[in-house]
Amino acid sequence: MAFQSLLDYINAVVPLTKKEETTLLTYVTKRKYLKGQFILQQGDIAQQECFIVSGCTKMFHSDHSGQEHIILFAIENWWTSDIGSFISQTPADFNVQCIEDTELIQFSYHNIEALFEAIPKLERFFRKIIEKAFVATQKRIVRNFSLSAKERYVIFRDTYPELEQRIPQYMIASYLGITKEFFSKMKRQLLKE
Amino acid sequence: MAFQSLLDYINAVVPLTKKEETTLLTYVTKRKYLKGQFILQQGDIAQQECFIVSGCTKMFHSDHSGQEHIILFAIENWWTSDIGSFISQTPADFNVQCIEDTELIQFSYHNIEALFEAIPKLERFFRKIIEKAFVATQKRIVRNFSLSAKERYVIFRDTYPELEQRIPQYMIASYLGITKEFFSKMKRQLLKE
DNA sequence: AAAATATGTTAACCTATATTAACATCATTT
DNA sequence: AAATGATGTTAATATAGGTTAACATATTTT
Repeated sequence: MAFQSLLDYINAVVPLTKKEETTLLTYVTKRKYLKGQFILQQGDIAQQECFIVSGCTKMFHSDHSGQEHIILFAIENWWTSDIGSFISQTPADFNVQCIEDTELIQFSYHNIEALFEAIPKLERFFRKIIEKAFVATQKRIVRNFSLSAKERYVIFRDTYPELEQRIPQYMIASYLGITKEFFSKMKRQLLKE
Repeated sequence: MAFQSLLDYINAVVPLTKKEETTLLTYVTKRKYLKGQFILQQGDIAQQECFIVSGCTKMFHSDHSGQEHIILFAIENWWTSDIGSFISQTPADFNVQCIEDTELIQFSYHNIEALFEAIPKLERFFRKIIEKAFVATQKRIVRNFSLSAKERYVIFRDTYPELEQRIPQYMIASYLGITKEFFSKMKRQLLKE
């Protein structure tokens, strides 16, 4: 069942007892969204952190001229949320929208402190997954500074081969920080090489 | 004394008992570096996470053509380290170098697990500071995508007015992801407006 | 199956920022 | 105080990537 993938994921980082597993499940909820639906909208306050059981989402910022900038995709066994909004309960900078029908498990702000009281080792679990996410974003900043769009694309393709199959190219362009037109031109150049 | 700034900083997030404070101090070490010295070099494995008591550091990546890309400055009451290298004990992507004489307090990889056993609430402390750092880097990625260099500079200046006084401009240019020459041109344009 | 919508390509032209190189100024060392 | 090194400026030229607009091809919806 759907909760098993979450338990497997957590157990790989901090092993839980059966009792803790049962307790944990009383704190979370399962939810399904359809392709196109928003899990979070910019300006709203994030009430949930989401673990994705199946499907695919994008997190993006809409700038003053209406352009979308994708900063994160998430598929099975990944997490998504505007963490800044969640932890300080302030308006979100980001939208989270489903690009496939998506099933996910939600951790809610209203009871996450109680969950940490109930299962203190989850504090360590969340520390570790945030550490990994932080390292990934820091590396992305450097790559955006030091590499060309073409080099960043090759790294993206090699790092997330599954994603390239599931996601429209104009979204990959947005994730790379370039326009879809330039992305198209770039790929043609790559083929010629 | 120097350790007090660390204790104050931690107590603001997770209040410690006197006993815990004493315990904590047996796990950390104070160290001084001179301007120009490296706290960590790219390729080495980070053994420490550092809390800065006084002074100023830059963390940067040297790319294949030898160019420096600064991804973080740190002054009093900030943290610095290559977290990716520290948590997985792999070669660092970043250098950390002092741009002023710097005094700092080090948390070592070899005893940080023991420290978490001794004072479990530090797990929460580190989770919270990493969360904040993560949010900051994610916002930086969006700004790099959606704003011009001029807009990013104005935000930098407004967010860290102390930093602009202490740090040479060519390093601020590097932090913004532009060349020092373009930074110079940009500032002249800003004055004219 | 036609219409509508979403996705992808191409090409002409444009702009923000990089590169190179020369020079200016300031701080530190001898 | 001269010399050295670190920092900052200017200007000419170059380029990665953006913009606009038209068209092409899938994929859904009716």
